Amino acid sequence: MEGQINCSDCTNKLCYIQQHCSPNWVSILSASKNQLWYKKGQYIFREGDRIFGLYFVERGKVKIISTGLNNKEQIVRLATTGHVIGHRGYGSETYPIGAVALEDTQVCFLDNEIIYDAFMNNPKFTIALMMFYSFELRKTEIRERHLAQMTIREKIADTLLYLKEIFGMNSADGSLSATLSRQEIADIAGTSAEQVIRELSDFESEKLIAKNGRKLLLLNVDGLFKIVAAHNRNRYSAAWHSIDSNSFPQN
Amino acid sequence: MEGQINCSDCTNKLCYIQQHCSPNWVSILSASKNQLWYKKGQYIFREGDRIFGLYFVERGKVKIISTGLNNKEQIVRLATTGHVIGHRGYGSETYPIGAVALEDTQVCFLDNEIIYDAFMNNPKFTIALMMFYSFELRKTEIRERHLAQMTIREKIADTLLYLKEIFGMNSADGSLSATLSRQEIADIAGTSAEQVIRELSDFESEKLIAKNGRKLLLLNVDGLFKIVAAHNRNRYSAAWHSIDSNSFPQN
DNA sequence: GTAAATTCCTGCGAAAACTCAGATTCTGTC
DNA sequence: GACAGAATCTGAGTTTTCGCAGGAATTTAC
Repeated sequence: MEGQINCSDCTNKLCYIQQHCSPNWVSILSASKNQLWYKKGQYIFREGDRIFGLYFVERGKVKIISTGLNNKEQIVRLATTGHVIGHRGYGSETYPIGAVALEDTQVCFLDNEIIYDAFMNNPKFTIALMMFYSFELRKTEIRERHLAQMTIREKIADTLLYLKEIFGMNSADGSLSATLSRQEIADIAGTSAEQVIRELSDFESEKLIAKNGRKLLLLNVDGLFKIVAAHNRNRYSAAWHSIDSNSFPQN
Repeated sequence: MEGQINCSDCTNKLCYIQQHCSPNWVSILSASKNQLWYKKGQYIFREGDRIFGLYFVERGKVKIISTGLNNKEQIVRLATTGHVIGHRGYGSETYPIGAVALEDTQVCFLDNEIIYDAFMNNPKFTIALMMFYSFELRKTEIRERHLAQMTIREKIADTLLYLKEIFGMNSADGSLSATLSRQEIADIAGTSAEQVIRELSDFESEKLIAKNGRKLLLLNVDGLFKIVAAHNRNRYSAAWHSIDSNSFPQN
């Protein structure tokens, strides 16, 4: 089941390796990489693990978590096809965060040594990775303000929009592609599951969303935007929630 | 007053350019850079400004802010000597954040074009920048959890420790090197100035700190650590609040 | 398809945090 | 050193958010 696909046969066109490494280095990394499959709920890495390399998400959905008091999880970031999780470590550094598959997920792992050689020989690859982290940093800084300043209602509306932007929704019925538990939505919004449930019920009675079991349908995306709009004057853009590698500089 | 110092005469040994570019490129960048001075309170760049390049902090203290509803500021990050603020932009991208000098500050500016050429020709420089952003991202992710899960008391204790780690304190009397207003402390902790004042009074009566006008003295750093320790089991380290460029890989 | 387990939902009392108003202290300037 | 303006401090009422408990619905396992 876990045959290693060669990069030349890979269908993921968002992969930084494919996009920014020389053909020669694509071959080298293709031979060096370790393709891994994770089932829903499995850890890709845990807080405290030694860092051995980088993970490139080829397919699937991942939550990046930081665990606090009483094992309360905070989901600090979501990742999907084309994203990078983990980071090159140094010394005996360990991950301060963990990564868990939200559905069946495939990643390519490259260890510290080979990735360092790839960086040294493929400047555009390194630049692309640098801009990825820089971009994620800016997004996280905006989220930092949102967590500090938004009301619960606003945080939950913001979370639904975040889920739509990163994982997408079915344009026919408006159903979100990712189905998270109420607790997981709370772990993104920074509140409790009860508050999420209450607010989702309010949104439903306001015809902003509909519930189909655990699955959520966004009936009125503009209405959700209006709830958070005052916090994003002049600068809110879907770009803050999505990756568009084609926007990266190619000059 | 604003004579351009040559990089070869610069005393900032934490500068990524000095550390990771070839001698030839240090000369090129030295000639291309624009040294800028900012007085306390001045903007280095504002939210909405076009992005023209990168700023390297040579000396001073800087707050990175994100402005929300009713112009309420969130300080998302603090920076000092050796840090990079801003980031390479693409297209007509604008800053979603602003940077303000907390005291008289000197920065070196390099525009997008020259920095791109430097990246293409100095792989170690690019890697160092990539790791800087990656490291800042991890720190911001931890802060994200803290903002979501800590009580006001804990957030304020955490903020005092953050100020100590990033800007330092006088080891003789324990006074923090940076003097921020109560409102600015609130803008870091994610609360109101009143709550900060109340909590600082509590800390004072508990002999954890002393107040000397606006200046704060940390009398019992361990005591402050104990307040936040439960949120940082197994992994809290001063490293999360400071930059040590010597830890970056040199191999 | 049925049962067990988990997740979801609702109400309510308690706790935490917020905001306003007014008094006091500090800071910078002349 | 005195003054004006700004920042800090304190109290009190209000609002928001939390967290438990119990019941309903949904999902999972067999």
